[in-house]
Amino acid sequence: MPLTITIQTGSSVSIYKQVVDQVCAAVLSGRLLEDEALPSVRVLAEQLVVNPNTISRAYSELVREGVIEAHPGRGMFVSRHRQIYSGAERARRMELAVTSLVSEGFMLGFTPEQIVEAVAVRTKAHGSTKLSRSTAKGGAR
Amino acid sequence: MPLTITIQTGSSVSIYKQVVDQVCAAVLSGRLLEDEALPSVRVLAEQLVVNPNTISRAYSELVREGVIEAHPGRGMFVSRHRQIYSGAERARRMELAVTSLVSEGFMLGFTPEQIVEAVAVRTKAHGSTKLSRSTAKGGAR
Amino acid sequence: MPLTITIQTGSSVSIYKQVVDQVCAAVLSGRLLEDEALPSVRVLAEQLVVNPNTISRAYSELVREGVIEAHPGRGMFVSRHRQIYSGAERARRMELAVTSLVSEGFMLGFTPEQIVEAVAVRTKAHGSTKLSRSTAKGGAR
Amino acid sequence: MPLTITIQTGSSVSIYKQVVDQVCAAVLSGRLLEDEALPSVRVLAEQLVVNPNTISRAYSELVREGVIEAHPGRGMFVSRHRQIYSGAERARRMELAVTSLVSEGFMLGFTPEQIVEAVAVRTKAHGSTKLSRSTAKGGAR
DNA sequence: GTGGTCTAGACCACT
DNA sequence: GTGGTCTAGACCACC
Repeated sequence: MPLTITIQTGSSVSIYKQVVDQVCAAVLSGRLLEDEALPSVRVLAEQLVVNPNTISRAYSELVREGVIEAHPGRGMFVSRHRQIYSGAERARRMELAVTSLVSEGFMLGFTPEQIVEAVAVRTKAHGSTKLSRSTAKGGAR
Repeated sequence: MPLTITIQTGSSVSIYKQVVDQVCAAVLSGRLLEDEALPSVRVLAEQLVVNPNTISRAYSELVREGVIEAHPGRGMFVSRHRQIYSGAERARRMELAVTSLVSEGFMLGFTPEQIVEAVAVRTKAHGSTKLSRSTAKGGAR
Repeated sequence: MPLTITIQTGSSVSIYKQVVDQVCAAVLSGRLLEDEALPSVRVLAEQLVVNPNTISRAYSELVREGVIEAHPGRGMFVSRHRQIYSGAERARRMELAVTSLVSEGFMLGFTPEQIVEAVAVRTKAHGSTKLSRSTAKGGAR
Repeated sequence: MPLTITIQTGSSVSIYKQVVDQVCAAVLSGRLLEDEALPSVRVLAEQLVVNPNTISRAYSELVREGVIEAHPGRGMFVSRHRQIYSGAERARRMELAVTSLVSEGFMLGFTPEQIVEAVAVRTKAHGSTKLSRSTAKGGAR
C-alpha cells in the first residue's frame, strides 16, 4: 500500500500541518517503515496540487522533529530514531493535551462516553485516507 | 481542597490556555462549585510566577465562555452553568479539539488505542493537581 | 469602498470594543464580504494610532465570536457566517446590549422616543465612516 | 407618585449602577422634578436592604454627572443643570452606543425590527418600576 | 510579511 | 483590595 495523503483546503488547519500530521500517522502506525523513502517534494506537490514550498515546509518540520531524515540528492527517508522526547516528557505533554480536550468536551456539554467515542472515531479515520484533494467549499483563500 | 493549578513552561500549549483548561476541568468536575470565588488575578499570577496579564487573559476567556463571571472590585466567581453555544458550534469546536489531541498524540508516538485509553481514563477520574511551576526544558516559553 | 474605522478616545466605550463593533457592522451590512481580508493588525494600529495589542485584542474577540478567522502568516479574513450561540445565550446577550444602550441614552438625556428612533434609523442605513482619530477630550482614554 | 427603585441581586449589573440608572431615568422622564429631594442614603439603603455605602456611591456618581446635587445637612436634590455634555458630544456618544447595540444585534441574528422592538420595550419598562428587592436566584454573592 | 503569546508597568473605575 | 484597559516592546511560528 502506497502512502496516501489527503488535504482539505478551506480548513482552519494549514495545508502543511495536514501533511505533517498524516506523514506522522503513517510512520507511527507502521504504514511507512523505517528507512522507507517518501515521495519527493515536487512529486507530492504535484499530486496534491499545492505549492512545492508547502511540501518542503512540511518535510522540514518532520526532519526537525526526527520523524524523517533528508539524504541530500537521494530524497527523504523515515528516520530510525523517532522518539525524541523522553518517556516522562511524552507523558507530560500527552497529559496536557488530554486535559485540554476533556475540559473542552465537558464545557461543551458532552458526556464522557461521547468524548471517548469522538476520539476513537478520529483515530481510526487517521488510519485510512485517500490521496486526493477535496475542497471544502471555496478554493484556496 | 483548594483549587490547585499547575503550568508547564516549554509546552506547546500556551500558559493562558493551560489555566483555562484546568479551571474548566475544576468547575465541571465539581472541585469548584457554583458561586465559588476564584483566586484573584494578582494572587494566581504570583503563585504561578507569570504576568498578571496572562491570568487576566485566561479569566477573560472563561468569562466569554460563560464558565465564570467577573464582579469588578469583588473578584471572579464560578457562574451558574449554561449552554451558550448552538448545536452546530458545539460540534465544530469538539471536532477541532479532537483533531488537536489526535495530532499531538500521534506526534508523540502513541497508538490509537493508547490515545483513546488516555482520554477514557481522564474522563472518569479528574485527578488532583498541585499548584506549582514545573519547567519542561527552559526558556521563557 | 475600503473598510473605514473611526475611534473616539475619551469615550465610555473602550477602543477595542469600538473596533469590534465597527467590524461587525461592516461585515453584517455587507461592506465587508465573506473571505475578504481585513487590514493587518499592525497596519490598522498605525492608522488609528493605537497599540497593535489593542487591535489584536479586538480581532481576537471577533475570531472567538466567529465573525472573522485568523490565518497565521496570511492575515485575518471574514468568515462564512454561522450562528454560534444558543437561543438562550442570544437572548441574554441581546438583553445586556439593550440595557447598556438604554442606560447610556437616558444618561445623555434622550427621551425613550429619541432612543428608539436613533436605533431605527441606524438599523436601516449603516452609514459610512471615515478612518481617523478624533479626540473627545484628551487623556489616554 | 413617589420614587420607586428596583434592584436585582445576582445580575451582572452592579447594584450601585442599577440605582444610578433608575434615578437617571426618573429625573429625565420627569418623575423626579428639579429641586425635588431624593430619599436619604440611609433610608434608601434600608428600603433596598443594601449597604448604605452602595447608595452613597450611586449618589456620588450622580453628583459627578450633574444629575443631582448634595446640600450638606439637608440631603440630595435634583440638579437644575443637567446637560453636562454639549449637543455634539451627546450625539457622538449616542452614536457609539447605538452602533454597539446594532452590531451586537445583527451579529446575534436579530432583524432590524426585532432590535428596535427590544429597545422600545425596554425604554417603557424603565418608566414603571416598583420599589422592591427581587432576587434573581440566590442571595447577594 | 503575518498573527500569537508573554512580560512589564501604567491608570482607571469599582467595592 | 478587585478587575478592565492600554501601552511598549519582545520573541515565536508560520507563509
